Amino acid sequence: MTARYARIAAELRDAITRGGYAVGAQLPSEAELAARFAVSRGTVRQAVAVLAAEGLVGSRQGARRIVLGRERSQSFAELHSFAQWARAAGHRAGGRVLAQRRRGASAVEAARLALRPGEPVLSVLRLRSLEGEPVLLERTVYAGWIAPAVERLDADCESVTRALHDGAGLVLAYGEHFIDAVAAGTEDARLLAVRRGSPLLRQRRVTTTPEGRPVEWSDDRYRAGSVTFSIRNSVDANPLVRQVGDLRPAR
Amino acid sequence: MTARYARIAAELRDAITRGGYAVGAQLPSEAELAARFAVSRGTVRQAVAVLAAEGLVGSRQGARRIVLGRERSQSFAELHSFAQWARAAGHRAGGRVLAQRRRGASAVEAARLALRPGEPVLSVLRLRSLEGEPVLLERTVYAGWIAPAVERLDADCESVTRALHDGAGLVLAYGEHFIDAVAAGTEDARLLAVRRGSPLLRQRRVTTTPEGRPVEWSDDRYRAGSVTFSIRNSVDANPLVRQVGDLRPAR
DNA sequence: CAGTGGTCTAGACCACCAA
DNA sequence: TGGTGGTCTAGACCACTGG
Repeated sequence: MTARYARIAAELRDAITRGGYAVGAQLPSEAELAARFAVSRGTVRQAVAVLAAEGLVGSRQGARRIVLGRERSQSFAELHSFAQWARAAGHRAGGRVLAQRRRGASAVEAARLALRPGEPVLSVLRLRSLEGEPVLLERTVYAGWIAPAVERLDADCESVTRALHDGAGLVLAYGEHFIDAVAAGTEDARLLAVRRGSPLLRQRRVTTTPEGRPVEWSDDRYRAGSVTFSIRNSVDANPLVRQVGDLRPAR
Repeated sequence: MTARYARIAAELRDAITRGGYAVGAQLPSEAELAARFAVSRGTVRQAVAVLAAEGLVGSRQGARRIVLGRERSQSFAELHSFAQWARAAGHRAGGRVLAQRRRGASAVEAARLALRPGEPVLSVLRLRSLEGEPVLLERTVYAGWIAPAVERLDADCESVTRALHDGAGLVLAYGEHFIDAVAAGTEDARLLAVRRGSPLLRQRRVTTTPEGRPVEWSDDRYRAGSVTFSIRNSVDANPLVRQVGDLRPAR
């Protein structure tokens, strides 16, 4: 059963997306929405808070909320799974494992995965494609405790996230992402079919379970021009952080 | 006067940042916090919602909240103003205007700034440095209505955002950011002191007033290795969006 | 000035987690 | 099964916006 506020948020989001409210237009007042949906003002406020967090609407005390944009953020699953994202966006995704081996965690990997250096991890190199073109090179390190489930997967498994969810009951809940630009190395260049030294968009990320247990630490490199990340922020909701240098020190 | 929930959020954030709660540790229950701060449960929930939006804590129904990380997102001002960000992070920022001229808006610029093509805009090229090293090339287009205030600024004005706030009463409230990687062009390479074709981290952004009126559309290019963006997300709060190609079509 | 969103309360019921 | 967070209500007061 979906919560009342979630259904109200969905209805308003649909109206915005379909153009019922233009960008810059005002939303109805909270009292008006409360009457229309027959709920209390608190529930209406929960609903519009969702839209505000998505960056779709903004608000100022004393004035009605305004529409800031018409496109919604993707679901968490779509952001963490290349295959699920591509499918939802209407693209044809492919992928295959190029190399896979067990080894001991390096110092950085251990810090990211909350392990001790030398503890077993599974290192996987995957090449992923969009519309048949190679666009993404993933170098992923899985914590040892999930490694057996990963090794059972097909080499050309389309969605690793989905397979681990269905097969091993693995649920991912939180992620931290670090985005910067790097020059393609020799291996990057060969596999992504670009020249050595050409620009790549790098996204390093760690993903954890609902309990906060790290599952994977990945270095993903996109061919320039293939993918863009976007974020909408405000005085109230400000998820994006800019940092000097390569990466913050490990915890 | 700061709101109660904001002060409670600040106190909890401090405790997390100082290490009073380790990463992975549990937060006190809502009832416990309500008693400790002598507020209702609703107020406590508002406070922890702030921390959740900052990516510091996560929650699951039935279990206590857990600490996910120790570092807080930057303020909106710090994200939009290179100078304010650098100062807050303890770095020495510099910058100067290399070129500045009025012209008519292109089709893309007009769409981004909610103008008609050909309406007057002010185009500015700025080079910004960190610790004396050039790291960022900004190509900014200001809407015509704010151009006079921008033209009154010094060429080596440290913080444009701050100067426009103090001088013209301009308040920025919302932003949308598009992040990808590009190869340095001839001008980029010369000004940032890198080789042509070397990787740059590009952040294009549009910033608007509290009323939703677009102020500036900017193409910012960082030298590779100088800056990293980071984002923490979850099933509930998911601000990051991945898109195919260069940039979504204009609204 | 009336309308609107921002804050806060006190209580209720439920779904879920862990022991 | 008891404690926890998730949802919802009904009402109150305040700060701010806008005509």
